[in-house]
Amino acid sequence: MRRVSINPADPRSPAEQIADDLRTEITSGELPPGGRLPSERQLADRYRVSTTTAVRAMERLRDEGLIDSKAGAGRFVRRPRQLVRVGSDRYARWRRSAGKAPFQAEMEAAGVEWRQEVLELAEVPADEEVARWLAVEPGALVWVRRRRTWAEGEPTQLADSYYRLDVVADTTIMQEDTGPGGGHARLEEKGYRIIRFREEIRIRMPSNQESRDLHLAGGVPVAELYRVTYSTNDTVVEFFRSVMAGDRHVFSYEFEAPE
Amino acid sequence: MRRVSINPADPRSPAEQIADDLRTEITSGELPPGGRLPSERQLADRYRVSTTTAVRAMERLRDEGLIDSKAGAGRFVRRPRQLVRVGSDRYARWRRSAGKAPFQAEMEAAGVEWRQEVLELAEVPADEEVARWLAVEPGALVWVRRRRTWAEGEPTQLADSYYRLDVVADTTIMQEDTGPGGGHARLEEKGYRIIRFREEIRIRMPSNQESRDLHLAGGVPVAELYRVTYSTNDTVVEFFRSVMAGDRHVFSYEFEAPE
DNA sequence: CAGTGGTCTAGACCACTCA
DNA sequence: GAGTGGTCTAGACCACTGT
Repeated sequence: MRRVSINPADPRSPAEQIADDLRTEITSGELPPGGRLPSERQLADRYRVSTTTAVRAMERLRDEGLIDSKAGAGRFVRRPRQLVRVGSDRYARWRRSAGKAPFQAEMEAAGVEWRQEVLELAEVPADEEVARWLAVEPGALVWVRRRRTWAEGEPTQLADSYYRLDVVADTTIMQEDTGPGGGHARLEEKGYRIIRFREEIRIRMPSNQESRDLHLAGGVPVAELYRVTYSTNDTVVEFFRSVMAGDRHVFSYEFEAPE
Repeated sequence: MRRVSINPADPRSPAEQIADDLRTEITSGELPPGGRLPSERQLADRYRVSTTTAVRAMERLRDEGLIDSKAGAGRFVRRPRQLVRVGSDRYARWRRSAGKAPFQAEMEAAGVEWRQEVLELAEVPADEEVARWLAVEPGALVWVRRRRTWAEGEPTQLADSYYRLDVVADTTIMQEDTGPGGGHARLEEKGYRIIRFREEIRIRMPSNQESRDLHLAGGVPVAELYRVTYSTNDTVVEFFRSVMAGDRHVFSYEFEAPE
């Protein structure tokens, strides 16, 4: 057994020293992606610290997103994630007329195997935020499509679309399959010309529920994306709210230099 | 001393039960922002668990961004953060001609007290990424402006701008103060008409160094923003790389529906 | 100076994995 | 069945805070 010593003169705490050592091994490639780290007991032994301290060192790396743990099996260097690019041309009308919904277009352009799981289709009372954007009274009934999208067999996004009831009446937006081009195409067929989008992104750590639903590893943040879809006269025809796995997305925007 | 019991039949672990109780007190407002949580010993006493378990419960809340700790003083409910809006019109030419750099314009529009701290102005060898974007050989010397921006007395962003040496020669981009309109205005004066921007956002947890530099509390993610500034003929005149505090920013974009 | 958070010790038990 | 991660106990010492 190789022995290494904690340096008590080092201003870094023992756990931090161990974490730094392991991090170096990982970033240098000495511990390759998928590679297994020493067990808690091995590490505690090697540095002559308690197992608790060894565990705290490795929890640090987990919180940085460098390693994953599998109970009963070990801790492993995380493999770099496949990223889904979320680009600013995803709302292009030509994509819609080609029969693609925004995210579908994105995924297929990147050659990513993709599917959508519809979690809920229902009339629900509007919460504060939904009510404000859809210009209805809080508590008024609105239509919600809740779904989870998957890419390459992994969940990537929890996406909820809200609509005023009169807007989606008699459209396939109330059904599982909205048909080619997605909800936006149906809205345009009904006469709502879509002219503008506004979106906001915030970032934060996930709740426990979100962690489970998105199969997030420890230390992976999420992006909260809000989108408001405007029709003529600034009518809001859709309010979209989604939670996206932070390690599986990159947001990409392109602008002309505006005058 | 109020006593509460852990329920051993509950599938949640003791630490999780305690965290859930405290979370309820916080979100219900019973424990208001700025309010102080029970100390480790008090909490351990109240639930009849070891201090370690009480600490783990509160670490959970810290990692969710709900509480802050101050050694020697206590743990406190975090106050909601002031957000800096990062909007898609920040690169507008009219702002530049009004003498505003992109982020400066953003801050001032929101009435936020703002300043920039220049950390480094130097010739440095280009790393892989910088070289690729600026179309130079890796290792070739490029100009870097490293700075930290502050809003309302708090650091918000670590921002590095990279330029080819010939592009910035004889401009104030090599000095502390770039003058009105910022670096982009100087580039245009030198004849580089700025026509397009491309930016990418990724989200992740901060490194230790970034945590310190941005005064991040536990459990606060960061956004990594890359920006490439194009001049005519798709010449790249600037590569910008920044790390932004996740709890202090909201990204906002507006698009017309492209054809 | 009493109390606090931060970190540590030296174990323990459980549910799980893998050969 | 040996080894593993996850979580826990019942303390301990230190540097720091606020009165």
